[in-house]
Amino acid sequence: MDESKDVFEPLKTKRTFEEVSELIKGQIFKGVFKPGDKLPPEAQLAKQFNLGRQTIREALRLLELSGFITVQKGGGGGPVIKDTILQRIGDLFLDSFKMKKISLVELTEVRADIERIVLGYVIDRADESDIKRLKKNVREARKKIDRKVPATQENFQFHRLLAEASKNYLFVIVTESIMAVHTEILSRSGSGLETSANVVMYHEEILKAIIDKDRTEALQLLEKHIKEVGRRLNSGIQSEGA
Amino acid sequence: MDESKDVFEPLKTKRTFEEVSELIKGQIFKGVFKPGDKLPPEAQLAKQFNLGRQTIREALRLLELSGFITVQKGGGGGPVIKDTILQRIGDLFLDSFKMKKISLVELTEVRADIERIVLGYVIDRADESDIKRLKKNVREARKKIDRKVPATQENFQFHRLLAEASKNYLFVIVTESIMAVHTEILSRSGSGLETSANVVMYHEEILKAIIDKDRTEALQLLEKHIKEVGRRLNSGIQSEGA
DNA sequence: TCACATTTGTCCGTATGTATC
DNA sequence: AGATACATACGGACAAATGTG
Repeated sequence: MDESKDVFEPLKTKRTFEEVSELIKGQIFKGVFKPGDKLPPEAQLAKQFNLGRQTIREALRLLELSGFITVQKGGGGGPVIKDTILQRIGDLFLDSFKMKKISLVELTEVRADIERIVLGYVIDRADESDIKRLKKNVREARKKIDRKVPATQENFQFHRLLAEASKNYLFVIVTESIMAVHTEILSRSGSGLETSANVVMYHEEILKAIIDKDRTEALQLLEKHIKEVGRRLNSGIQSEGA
Repeated sequence: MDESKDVFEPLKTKRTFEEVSELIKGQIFKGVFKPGDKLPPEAQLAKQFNLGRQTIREALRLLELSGFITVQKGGGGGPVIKDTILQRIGDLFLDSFKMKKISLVELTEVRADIERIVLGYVIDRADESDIKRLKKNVREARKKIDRKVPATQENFQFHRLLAEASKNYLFVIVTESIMAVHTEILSRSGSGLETSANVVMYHEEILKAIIDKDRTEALQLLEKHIKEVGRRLNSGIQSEGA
């Protein structure tokens, strides 16, 4: 029970494959490996670290699921540095939803709150290239609607673009994560043309208010927009890219 | 090039260990396995699925990193169902910070925005047990300060309790994730007694305003509190559990 | 205290599937 | 079409850790 003389840390707390993962992560943080670079194949890594291939494989699994690499099989394949952290966070949010730790109501509430804040920053900070991307987005969404095709993808994209225009990457992460769950829900319930068209109309008006830097109008539109979407979600009818 | 007759989906898109992971996840979602339950040991799982042990191990790595299980060595050990999704999301945020995808300024900005919203909900929704926990928290923090000990842990806990009192678990996730990064930063820079004492004072006052349901006062205090912390962070001096 | 059973961690060798050239 | 390179997966073995009698 006497721990007063535990001055020595255990030499090996982590498992070997965890240490390997950390080492490679470290090199990525330092910029030694950059996105697009290829890591040596398993066999070679095993030699370099003087470890078995199984250990290397499990280390690669960690890196894969932590969003640092992807793995391709076949000749010329192998582990490649690629940043997929955003998808990973989205996946975990989705798991939280499936575990019923998050409800649709909670999700919608936070989304509304975040959107309000983001919109404020967008009006202050959006530059010309942001506006250009947003314009292009609603233009293409409108085109689809005119051709009687739901613009689901574009309507989600609109909110990603808004988050980016806030110039705070954390908003991109949170927005993307919440939308990962909404996308999953929609993929089950489907989405109608009418709803999609309605959403596009709101996006057009909100963008107009952003360009005019009319904060009051933008927030009012958003409020109405969100309430409408919330009503649709609650009544179990299909909604979309709100 | 003609894909018009590709009516058949490929039978096996995912890797075997991914399918195993999904299957086990499914059982957890369905409630067949609950937190605390023990999964069969690797060897037995290998038999049941009629797969090699290596495949099972990689599936367990996925489950581990997705926050569904923990694994213990030795007799009576093995894979145990345990929800660690929150830590996993926090880890990914930390990685995003280390990859310089998030800056300290961005982090502080979002934290301030979220705290404001949370505080509003807390005043509306906090029940007696929430208040009790918050009171206990500041009481213990004060005790530490009186004993000239920094109350770092308690000061972070205060914000987690606030998020919980908002009755929206998403706020808990986001708050916890942001604090995971802040904790890491503090672990490097250290934290002073003076700063800690100052934070505790603010927490006491904010809690008082919450109990009085004085929204204006609470938000004003929070504003001042956050600004002060932001100043400390920016000037590179140690800060804490803001 | 000590021996034992259990279970993960790690290694090696081998075979198979698959993508690239 | 064939050769090459690589991940994927199998089986057997031993080491290390941990709880139990």
